Amino acid sequence: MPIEVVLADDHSIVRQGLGAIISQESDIKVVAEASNGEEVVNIAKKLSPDIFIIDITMPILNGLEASNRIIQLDQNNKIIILSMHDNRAFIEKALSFGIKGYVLKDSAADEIIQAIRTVNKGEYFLSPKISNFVIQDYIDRKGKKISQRKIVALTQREREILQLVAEGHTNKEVAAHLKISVKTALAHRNNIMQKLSIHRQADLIRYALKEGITTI
Amino acid sequence: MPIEVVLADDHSIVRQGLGAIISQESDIKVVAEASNGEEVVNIAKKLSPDIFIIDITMPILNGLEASNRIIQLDQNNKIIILSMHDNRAFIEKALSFGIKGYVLKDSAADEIIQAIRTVNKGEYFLSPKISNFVIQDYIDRKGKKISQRKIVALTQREREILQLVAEGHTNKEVAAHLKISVKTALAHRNNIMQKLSIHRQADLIRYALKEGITTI
DNA sequence: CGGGGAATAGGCATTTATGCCTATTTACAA
DNA sequence: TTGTAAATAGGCATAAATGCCTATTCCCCG
Repeated sequence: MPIEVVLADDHSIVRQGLGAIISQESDIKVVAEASNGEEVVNIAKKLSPDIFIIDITMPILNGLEASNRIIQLDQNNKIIILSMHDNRAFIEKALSFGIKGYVLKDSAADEIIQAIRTVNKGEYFLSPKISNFVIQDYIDRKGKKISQRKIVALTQREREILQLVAEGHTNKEVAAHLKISVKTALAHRNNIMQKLSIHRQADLIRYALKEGITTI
Repeated sequence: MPIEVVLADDHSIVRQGLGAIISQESDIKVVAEASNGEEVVNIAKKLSPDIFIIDITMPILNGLEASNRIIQLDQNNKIIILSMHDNRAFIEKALSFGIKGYVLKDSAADEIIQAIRTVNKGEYFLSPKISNFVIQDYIDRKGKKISQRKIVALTQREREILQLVAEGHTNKEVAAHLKISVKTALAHRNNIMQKLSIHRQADLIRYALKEGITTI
């Protein structure tokens, strides 16, 4: 019997395109589709497909949150994330949630097929571009067991400041809004930039948007 | 003989998915693919397909810019824009460029097929959601013929500068890249900001991202 | 032919941002 | 309890951005 998959992507054309790619394989079958995170969670409550293929950027409930809930419903649910970004934080989060596959949208179509078959066997599948740095990360950890690689993690306050900055506020405004000194706002901002190795406002904004800290 | 189409989308999976959808139609054939704006313009210089299907958000040269150049190469080139956004400014710009079709990514797959066939016949095709407000706009114009609504339109050069700025380049770098004086780059930038009533870099970047002038 | 937009370039003043420092308080963990 | 991170705040110097001007050249449209 074929591998049953559920597709979740907010863009119908992308969904149907994926469906068309998958339909060319006789051993894989699309049993349901969803156009947002909530929908796919509801599907997970009713059906038990072999694989969920979930786009990361979706309205109502994003792909990662939806995946988290689906895995909480049943630890055995297998999810492949489809993403535009080879974003480290996303991938770390996805893996920590128990997601089994992470495929970049700019990879070849047969990669998603390969991902489905691999994850269905209970193994992990990451797009090569990603697996490279996951492996590199592993090597780095082994290499320097003392100086614990600093995971780029912003504090709550830093994310708050970053959001305001990315929304177009000056340091002065951020300070006023949070009722702190401009120097403090600046200090936070500098810490953020140092942590992220970012040196320009433009990149800061792009980072915030990429990370979903704020939206356009 | 089949309708020859060229696909341009930076995400390989999306491109192949579209290809799969199109391949199911016997009267349509994909003759070339491109993964960025520059590529599709180069294809346009060599081939003469019936239709170009171009995603709006692409690196190097975005879909609208690429479309503009392709139409400048030959007024008879027919382009269908694929877009995530039902953004008014986008659509106005697209139509003013001479683009014949505008399909939203969240519409059904057969809509793109329909669009291909319609545009190939020399007619316009817009996703229903869009055509609705284009018609509404027409009605509105009829209503108040005096207060000509000012269309915010950036020039070719301005969009070029904006894209570089939004990609995180300083004015100095933009100037160096375009081999113009820093003062010129600044002048363009100031013009852009004035046209858009934008007063901050952050908002400039957000605007560029929103408009698909550059991507995250 | 004349007017106007677009692209080019510059001056000058002010505000913001960036980089590199120090320092205190609080709170939580080793 | 000792130290480490987070949040607070400041000084000082340089770089970049913003605002408000002028001016020239080119090219297209009426």
